[in-house]
Amino acid sequence: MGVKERKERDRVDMKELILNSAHQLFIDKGFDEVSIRNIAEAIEYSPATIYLYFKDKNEIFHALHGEAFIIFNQFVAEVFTIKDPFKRIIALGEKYLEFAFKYPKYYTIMFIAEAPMQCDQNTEGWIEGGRALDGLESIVADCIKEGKLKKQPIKPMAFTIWSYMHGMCSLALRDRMKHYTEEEREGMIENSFKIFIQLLKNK
Amino acid sequence: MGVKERKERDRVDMKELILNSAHQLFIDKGFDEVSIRNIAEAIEYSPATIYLYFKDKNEIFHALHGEAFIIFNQFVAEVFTIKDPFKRIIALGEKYLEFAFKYPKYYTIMFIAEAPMQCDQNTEGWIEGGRALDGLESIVADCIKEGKLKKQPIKPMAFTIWSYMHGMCSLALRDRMKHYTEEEREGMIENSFKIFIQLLKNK
DNA sequence: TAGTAAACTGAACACTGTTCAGTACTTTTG
DNA sequence: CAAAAGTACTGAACAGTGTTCAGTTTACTA
Repeated sequence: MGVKERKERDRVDMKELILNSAHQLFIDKGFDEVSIRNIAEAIEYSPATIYLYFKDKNEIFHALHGEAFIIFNQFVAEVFTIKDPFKRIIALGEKYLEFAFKYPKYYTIMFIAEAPMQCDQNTEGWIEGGRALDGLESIVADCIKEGKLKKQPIKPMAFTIWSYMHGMCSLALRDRMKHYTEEEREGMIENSFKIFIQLLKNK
Repeated sequence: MGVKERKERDRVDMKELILNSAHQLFIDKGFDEVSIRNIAEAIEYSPATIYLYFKDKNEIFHALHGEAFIIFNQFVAEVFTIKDPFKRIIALGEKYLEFAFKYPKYYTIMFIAEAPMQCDQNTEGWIEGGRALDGLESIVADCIKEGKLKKQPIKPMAFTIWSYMHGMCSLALRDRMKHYTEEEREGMIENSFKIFIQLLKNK
């Protein structure tokens, strides 16, 4: 009598179907531009059905938000094999930039999009988000331990680096670099990144 | 025969009336949450009338965007009287932070909100935006001149500082600091800012 | 097979930005 | 001064949004 079990499986499958569809649409349109009706149409169900599996559009947002963090962590995973912690932090920065411009929609939902952020903090996605920050902090700690970075409290130091990286990415993604000429804009992020690395270096 | 002149004045007045109303609503609700109908209702005109004075909601966005930059420049103006350029840059950073948290809706429209940014780049607001960046770059130039900052290309250096400041503000305003505990969050920005100043200092 | 429970949907509600035909008022002209 | 022309304004509509719910269809149980 595995009916209940199968029903549960069906429910999970349906959630996944909805999420996959949302995911797909979201990648080329962006969250705000994807409607519940779009998703419903794509999976050939009525819009009302979506609401049997997700409380509201926000719950879908949070699911995609979590997904994005999982993808992000996979994307940057390789840098953690680098021995030298300072090289590791540079590589993480480069990967961060690469991710932001390769997956702008994901980046947006992770760090820019406005949405009720208060939600169950025990979801896989949320934990994965914490993991990303932990990763950065661990590298910072290693750098300080090896004297590559000036001794500083780890969390604010990591936050400083994150803020800088995020600042660049979000200014670029939200098109706030129009004051620079085309040529200036070209190398601006690259040049700035080099400067920031120099600032970080414990001279 | 000042009819044409009066009509022109009336037109400007009406634009201002709409903008003032939009401004007001916008400050406590935020741009996306203010509808054309809201604005129309506030000034006791039909929604269609708004479209006789503004092409679309985006044109109103850009008007407010410009307004915000004017307010911003007034807000930070006093720091430019500070003699020592390094103190000046610290003061500008502090003012920037203060502005972001005092006028979050303005900050959002200036730097975070998604909206077609391509528009007439000769509007007062746009010029005012450039002025803000010029101000930062002039301070950076002064710092380098006096050896307070390591010799670096000015524009990328200024962009680095801006990115960092904006990163913090936007992470905070968009509620992406939930991974920190309440206590951590309290002093995070302040502590980070101190660290960043230390990083900047030409040792 | 009848009855119950779960899954699903059509239609509606209250919104949104935007357009346009038509009305009301103002100015110019004969 | 009256008619014509021009301007200012609006009601109603269109196509879309997130969301809800009564009612139907389908699946499972007794």
